[in-house]
Amino acid sequence: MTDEKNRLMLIDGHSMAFRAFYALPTEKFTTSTGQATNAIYGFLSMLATLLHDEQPTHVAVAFDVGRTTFRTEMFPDYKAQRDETPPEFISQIPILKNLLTALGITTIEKPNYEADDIIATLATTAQPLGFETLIVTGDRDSLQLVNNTTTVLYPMKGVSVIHRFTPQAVQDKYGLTPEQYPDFAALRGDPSDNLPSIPKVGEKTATKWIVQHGNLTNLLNNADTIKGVVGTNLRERIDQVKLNRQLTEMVKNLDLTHTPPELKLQPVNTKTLTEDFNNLEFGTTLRTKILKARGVTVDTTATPPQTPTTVDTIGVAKWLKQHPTEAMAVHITGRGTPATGDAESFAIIDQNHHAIAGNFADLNPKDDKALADYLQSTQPKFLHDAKTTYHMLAGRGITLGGIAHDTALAAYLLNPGQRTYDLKTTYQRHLHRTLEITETGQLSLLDITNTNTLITAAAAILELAATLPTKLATINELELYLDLELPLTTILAEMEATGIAVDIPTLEEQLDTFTNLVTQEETAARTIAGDPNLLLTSPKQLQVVLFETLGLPKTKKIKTGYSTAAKEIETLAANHPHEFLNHLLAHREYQKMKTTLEGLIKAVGDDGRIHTTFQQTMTSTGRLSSTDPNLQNIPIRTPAGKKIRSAFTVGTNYETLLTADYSQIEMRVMAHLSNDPGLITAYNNGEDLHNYVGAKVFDVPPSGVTPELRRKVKALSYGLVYGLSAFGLSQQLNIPAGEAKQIMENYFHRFGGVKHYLDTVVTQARKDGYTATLFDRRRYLPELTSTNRATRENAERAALNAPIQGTAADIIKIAMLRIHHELKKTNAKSRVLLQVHDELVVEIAPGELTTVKKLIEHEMDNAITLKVPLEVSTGHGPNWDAAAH
DNA sequence: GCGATCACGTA
DNA sequence: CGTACGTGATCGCA
Repeated sequence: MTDEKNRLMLIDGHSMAFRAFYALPTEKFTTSTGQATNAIYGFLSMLATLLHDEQPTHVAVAFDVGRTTFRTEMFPDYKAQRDETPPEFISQIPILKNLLTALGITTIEKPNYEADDIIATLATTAQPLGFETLIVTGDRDSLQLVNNTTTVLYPMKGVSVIHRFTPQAVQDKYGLTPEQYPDFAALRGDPSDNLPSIPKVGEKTATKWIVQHGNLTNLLNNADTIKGVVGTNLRERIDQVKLNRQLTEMVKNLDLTHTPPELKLQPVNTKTLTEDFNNLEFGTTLRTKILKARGVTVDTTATPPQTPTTVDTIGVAKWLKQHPTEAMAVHITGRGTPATGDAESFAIIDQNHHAIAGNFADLNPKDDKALADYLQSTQPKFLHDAKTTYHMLAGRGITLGGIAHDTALAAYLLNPGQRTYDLKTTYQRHLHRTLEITETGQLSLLDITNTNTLITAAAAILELAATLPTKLATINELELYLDLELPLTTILAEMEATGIAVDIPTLEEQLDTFTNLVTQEETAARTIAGDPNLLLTSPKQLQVVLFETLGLPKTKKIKTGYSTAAKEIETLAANHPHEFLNHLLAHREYQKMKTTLEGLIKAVGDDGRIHTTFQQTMTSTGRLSSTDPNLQNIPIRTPAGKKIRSAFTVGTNYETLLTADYSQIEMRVMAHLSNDPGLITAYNNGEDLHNYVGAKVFDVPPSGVTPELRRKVKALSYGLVYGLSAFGLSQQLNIPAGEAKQIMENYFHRFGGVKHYLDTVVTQARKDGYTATLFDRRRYLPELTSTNRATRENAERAALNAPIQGTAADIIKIAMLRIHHELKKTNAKSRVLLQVHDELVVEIAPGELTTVKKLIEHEMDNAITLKVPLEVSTGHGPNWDAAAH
């Protein structure tokens, strides 16, 4: 074919992207940093189909610029009924434009005009040049452009079904010629453009009139001949109809940056395209589809082929001898539980993608020894979840050393708040390829491809270790990763492996006590309720008893009816005393203690110690969490709770337990971050913070701050760190909303720095999309721009709290590193066992109490220099309760 | 067997 | 209508 016709495709970018935006759910098309991508995805998907089906030689995508055009100047109501464009949509347009450029497609826009006018101009100028033109738009006004060489492609259902409007198709659908269409539209009016219509004149009448008179001008000239009410209505609105007609007419003679021949498709920039697609976290499907539509066979230079892995078959010892210093990726499988771990198989891959793999059980003594020596050595290793690996190897008597990278930790820092950081998910998320292994990177022993799987996992770690730290560096988190989280992981592994001693007889004796109390309360409650099978642990059954059988007044409404939470029951008991309520509350407390004790007893290891697991990649703020069992929520407030704590004891060969905790660390961080002179002065003068604040807020001398006032101030100060509202404060303190509001206003008046800080932190986070701690730990909060009020306000409170809670978490982590370092340096045998957010529990070796106490206080105090001092209080005793202070 | 919901312990 | 967690019980669903 020598004289193939030039085919020009003109796309209304705004209208098509907008349709895609509503056709695909934003929730499913959002990147991990909160960028919505549904409009981009839908648009490109449609574009790929169009390019493939229509094979245009020239393409332009026209965009609107803002909402004001010459039409809005002529008629201010034009499109004025439309809601504000959602920000999640707007943010996608610049990205889409860049992608189109990378695809070799021209984008055009012109201030004061709509995309339609650009399209009309290009279509009109293209015709005499011999182009066949295809117009893709969701705006039917473009039907006026249809002729023998111009076709409008109109999306019918979302963007998936396209209707072709040729002159005949327009005639069939509307009974009008394309030239008549704008006349008809002006007569009918257009609710989507906010153009007024004529009463009693709908599509039927408008079509009839235009067909009868041929066009609008003739109709209006003969308006007098129209009979009846419709005729009067028309004559009364001739000016509006004329204005409508002006507005629906498209501008066909704009001065544009491009002529039709200049819209020729340009070469695709696959490199940019691939990068953009990766940033948008799109899979390869769409990329392949659109590249194919553009006639590009997927360019392998853009996505470098993965270096092929060579599996070496020489002995492990020999292989390791050939790799004496090189940093390599290590993947170990097995059971990663603290103190009871076991390693089954291993894979190691070097920088040239030479690898070995095998089962520990199959190694001969020489290889076994060489492997153990390597794993213990300081030779740099890249791992994914090093702490779990540490426990696996500990089961074989190996102390993992040389942790140079932990790709799970790196992925966590890049975006905390993800559901999981397992290898397969992390690999897909950051490298946009699917890793052909099971979720955990393990396969059953029966699997014949076991070796391949192991090596695939190791190769994935190698690749991630080359990528993630670079990404961390660009957001200034490399230091946090290398100097804080990475060294901390070994310390946590040691803490977990050590565990904390418990006195089982004490636990069991208490369990016995609480079991009896639970039974006692249960029996009493069932008798009163008159139901011998009543389950006091079932909120559903409780609702029946409380609000139906006993006819007590309804409490706060929740999803499934009315709340039976302790707080509600207590209020109820105060206003409507009833024996049942007392038994219920008692049952709740004892039951909680009972299940806590049961969990603890189950968790005691053969060594008489409990080995929790500290999750280092779980929280969105940077705190640790504790599981199996959770030792960060052991009761303390009630006498019964204290009894449980007393069962955590000092272990054999150790002298005592020491607890050290930061006093009001979050308030101090708030004082620092907000730079509030009042708070800073109070702390620097060593004042009692709540007394000081109370005196200012209630305008009384410090001596006049009653315990009651102090209670209120304390609730307020802590509440502020959590984004408390006046309403919330009134609920909390059980005071009128007006009084709570007044208290908050007084506070903000006296502590203006705090108010300013709280305001700016949210504004900044909305702008940046994330919050950051003093150590640049980020938390992304895409919901800050949500149009749903509850969602948005939740995110705002999280944004207030994250820098404060997160900085406090950073500080205690720093202290833990320094303490560990100092204990090692001084050859102390004492060891840190637990971290409970602002508290450390330390097991003190004989004779070390004085020195270690001093060491700990010093390192915690001096972990960081803020504008206010950090204060640490310590206590010691034979068990966790006695060590409290 | 699993997820959602409620409840409740900690900082 | 106050942040961050983990665990256990029940209940409705598959």
